[in-house]
Amino acid sequence: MTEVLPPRRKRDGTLKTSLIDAGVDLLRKRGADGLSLRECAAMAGVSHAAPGYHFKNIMGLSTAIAARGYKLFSEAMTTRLDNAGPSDADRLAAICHGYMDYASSHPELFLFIFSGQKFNEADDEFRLYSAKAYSILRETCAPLVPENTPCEEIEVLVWSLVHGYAQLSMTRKKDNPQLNRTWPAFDSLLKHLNRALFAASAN
Amino acid sequence: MTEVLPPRRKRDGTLKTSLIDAGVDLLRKRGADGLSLRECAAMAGVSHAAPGYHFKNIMGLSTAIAARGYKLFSEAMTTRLDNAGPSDADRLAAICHGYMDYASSHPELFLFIFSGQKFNEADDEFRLYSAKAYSILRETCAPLVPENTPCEEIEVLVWSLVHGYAQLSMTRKKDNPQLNRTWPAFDSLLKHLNRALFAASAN
DNA sequence: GGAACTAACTTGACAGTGTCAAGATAATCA
DNA sequence: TGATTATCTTGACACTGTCAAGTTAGTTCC
Repeated sequence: MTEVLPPRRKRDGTLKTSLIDAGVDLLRKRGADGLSLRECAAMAGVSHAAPGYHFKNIMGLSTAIAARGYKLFSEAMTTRLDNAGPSDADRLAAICHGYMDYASSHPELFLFIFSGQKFNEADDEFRLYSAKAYSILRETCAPLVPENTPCEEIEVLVWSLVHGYAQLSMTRKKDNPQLNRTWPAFDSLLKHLNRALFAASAN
Repeated sequence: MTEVLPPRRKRDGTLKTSLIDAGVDLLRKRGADGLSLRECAAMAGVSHAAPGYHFKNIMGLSTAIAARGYKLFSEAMTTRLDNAGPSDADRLAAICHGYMDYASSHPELFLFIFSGQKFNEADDEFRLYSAKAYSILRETCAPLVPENTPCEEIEVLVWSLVHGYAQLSMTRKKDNPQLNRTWPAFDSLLKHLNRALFAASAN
């Protein structure tokens, strides 16, 4: 007589987080184009339209995932900074290594936030965490900026190198299999970066 | 009596190209997640399933678009190289500028090929053109490699810097609006790269 | 020129998708 | 306990990629 109903999710306020978790899972399994609102809903054990309540549309979910991506990104750099030596070079190396930590432990998020997907740039969390990441870079680079040089020049130099390296590391299997044998470690690039930076200050 | 039939596309062997054109258009208008087989078909004036004949599935179309992306990429570098001075530094600057030319004149393709989308890496054209791009880099960097240094170290240094700069230039509006005023030109980064490289050879 | 053959499509169907409106239910508070 | 509100469900719609089957155009052969 008493039917066995499908188990219902408790309304404990954790659905939003569960949906983001599910989205990250999907990105990891299927790549940057593998996100699906309905599948996230199913993974979180709710009906197909439930995500629409928390995220207005799929861009809303994407933006929330990207915000988490930036958050973890900042945390990876902060963790390294907290354990770094006091010198400017140590701290520069720390954020670079944090960058690489993030890219290798969360490749799906790293690729996603730089995928060219459209996000809702008005979203508060998204703006907060993406700005945070850049401010860590800015503060770490500040002592390295030579006189009469705009700080952006050094920031973008460092950012470009580490970002480019991380992205190419991740896509090199596709582009150029022959490189896999001999792919250089980031430290070998850092050596060149240090030469450029610390020679500059003696200019 | 004689009905007016909808205009039929001539079977002139150009559909495949038209579909790729349409796909590039869509990417430009809608971003990296805006591709649609059916819409490409409509834009090319054929039925919804016609693309399936030329490209087995949507990954087939994506791969063809990416192959064109790499082709244009190589051509942009070659064009600059053809007009470059004879010195190693001139040629290095030339491929960097070619890289930037490509990123700014085809942002949709640039972002697409590095978007983390899955492509069919067994595809002949895709492999041909992506390998070509890397071989241009390799040849241009070869004279800059110091003794006792693996060539990949210099290649990846250059590649990372220019790629990172191009990608960040493209997404900076999203991440960091405050930077727009003072975004440095690539030449200012190139100055630092040159210092690192040409100091290295005197090591 | 006509028949046979093949490449290049069209048509139709199906399961999946995002999004919206409307209804149902759970939690909270008076 | 009853009313209210936040949270979710149900159902519908137009759209998507993919496949099987049918059709048409172009070519080849006699």
